Amino acid sequence: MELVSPATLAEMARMAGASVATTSRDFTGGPGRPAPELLRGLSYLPNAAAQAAGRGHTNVVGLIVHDINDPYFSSIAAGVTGVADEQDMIVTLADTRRRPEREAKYLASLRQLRCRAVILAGSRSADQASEARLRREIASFTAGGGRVAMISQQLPGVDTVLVENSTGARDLAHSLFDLGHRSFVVLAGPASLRTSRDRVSGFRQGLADRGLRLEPRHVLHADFTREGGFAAAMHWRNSGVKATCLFAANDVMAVGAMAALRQLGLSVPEEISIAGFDDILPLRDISPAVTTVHIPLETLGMEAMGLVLAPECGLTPRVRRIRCTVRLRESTRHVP
Amino acid sequence: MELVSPATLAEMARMAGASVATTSRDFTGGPGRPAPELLRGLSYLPNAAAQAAGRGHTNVVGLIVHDINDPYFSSIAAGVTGVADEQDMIVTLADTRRRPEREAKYLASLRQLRCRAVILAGSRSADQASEARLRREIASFTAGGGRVAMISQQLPGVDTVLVENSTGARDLAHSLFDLGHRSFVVLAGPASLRTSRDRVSGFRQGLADRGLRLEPRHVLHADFTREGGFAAAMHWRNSGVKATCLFAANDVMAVGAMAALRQLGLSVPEEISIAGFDDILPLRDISPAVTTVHIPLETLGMEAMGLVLAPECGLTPRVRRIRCTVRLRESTRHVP
DNA sequence: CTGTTAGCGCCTTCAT
DNA sequence: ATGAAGGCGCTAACAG
Repeated sequence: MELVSPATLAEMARMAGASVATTSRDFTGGPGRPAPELLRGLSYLPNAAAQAAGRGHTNVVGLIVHDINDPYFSSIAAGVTGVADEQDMIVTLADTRRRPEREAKYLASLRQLRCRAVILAGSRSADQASEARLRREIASFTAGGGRVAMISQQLPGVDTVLVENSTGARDLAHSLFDLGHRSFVVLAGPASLRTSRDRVSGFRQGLADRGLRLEPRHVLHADFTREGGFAAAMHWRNSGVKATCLFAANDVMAVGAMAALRQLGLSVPEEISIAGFDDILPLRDISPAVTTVHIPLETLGMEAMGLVLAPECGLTPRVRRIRCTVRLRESTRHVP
Repeated sequence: MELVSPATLAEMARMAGASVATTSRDFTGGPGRPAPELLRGLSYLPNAAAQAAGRGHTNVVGLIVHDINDPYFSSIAAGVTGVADEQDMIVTLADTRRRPEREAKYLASLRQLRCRAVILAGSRSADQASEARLRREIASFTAGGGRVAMISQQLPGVDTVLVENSTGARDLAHSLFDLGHRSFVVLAGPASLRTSRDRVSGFRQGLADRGLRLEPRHVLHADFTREGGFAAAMHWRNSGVKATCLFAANDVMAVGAMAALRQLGLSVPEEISIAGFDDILPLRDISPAVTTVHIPLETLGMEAMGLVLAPECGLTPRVRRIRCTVRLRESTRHVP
């Protein structure tokens, strides 16, 4: 029989011949308290739940995403877990499967866990009811001492990592104009998603800067997914609207659209140009290379962790602005 | 002022004019115990940490992956979170960044959390030291009443979702042979990774079935990543070894290899064929379409949840075998 | 079906 | 620096 490791602090205290208090102290090991040899040996781990009960807080941070299988979110998750690891924090992952109403539900679960913080990634929908419920949940959460940060969209009074979608889309419009494009169709996400709206309006503004007007019938709405992009491209083709360049409001839509174009026998960029937004990781293996607006996705997650880990700063919610930069690539090289 | 919701059970009991025990009971709501109207109103949430302290167990399940940004793992994660949601469980995500030694560390964190179960996804490395430590951690974890399941690789005595890598690779070899290919180069992962080894040996067996021998110099080892695939393809080109078809031990390597081939000016499948393994989601947008061996990745995660959620079954570890099916696509159409 | 009591395992004042 | 004692919020075994 080997020396079995104690399961509780009390056991360990008995072994060490000291009180639980002392044992707790030099196990926790404050400043100037080298952990005694005795304890170093055995692989005792304090019960995190009990610690939480005692202390009143945990080292858990929650991450809520729309779809962990979407590279946009998995990159953000990578950023979050990276920082969490450095800070010895634990990440709890919740995947809403793009159902906004789940967000509030998960937030409640995380509140129940007494998470130190929650990060909400992904565009908010403009649905009144679920937004109201979400805001109530956030209020309850912060009332309980938890921190909340949003990624991408902004909610009044909440710390935010704000992606400059509008500016990025505007810059993209300028670049595409400079390449010679004059007629565009936008494959937009759901009209209710802020992110999509900001990108469309930024793009519209960019065109306006060059004296071009984006007609309403040149904006097609669909899901913010590959399937949405596919459907929107098909819809465009059937609509008979003319364009030399399609702008998809995100990369997964752009990729879906390209699949549709290929199926329709339209070659990119010879017959039609296409651009996306996000610069998701798998984009680098799509050919032809897709013009997009780069967002440092992992950084988004890291910055969000920075916000929720930083000490409170009173009542002014902090906003970290993240620049987006246009990446011109092959998919928009020619003007047909 | 609104009626503020109570933060503790005791507060709520006082409001309800009942004892904490009763309040706890009809809040928890056993069978035949409709939650009283009184409680339904306020948005009280029991403190999960305290519940865990009281009950001695949590409803948290840990998921350890190599790289959440890799579509192989993000699909598994999607499967896990999907089931967790149905079962009202919480998922804690740990990302080792492909450093095997982190696995044991995270397992310790999760043990400290007193997770009900842990799922280890991804191939085990054959490194003696870290494997030993991992097995000790697993032993401690199960000794504490926790369940453990592995995905993909097998560890003696641990429940496993076993991917039939060897059989899949063998079938692939047969299919490629039937297409007319006679000379192959395998872009393998690290020699230490079981998954890669199984796929290579299965492929070798498949060729042997047809009377072909896979020479050692036709097997090139590299990282199990896109960069690894890229490097291996470059290495192959420089080696001067002849082949009509490359078999990459997983899809991300295949995709990296395709990038290398493109850079080298070799067209697929006209000049060289290529096949991968996994059928990761983004593969559908790679062109030419990549021949691969399909694994139901989300199912892997769901099955793993099934194993750890199912009641114990004594000492025999369960093994769920997952079939792989060959998907012939454009990238292997021609024999150059 | 209630309420009382005793834990769960840890942390943290408070004296010593 | 150490030990004793109280508390964290909840659950569960025990009586009534």
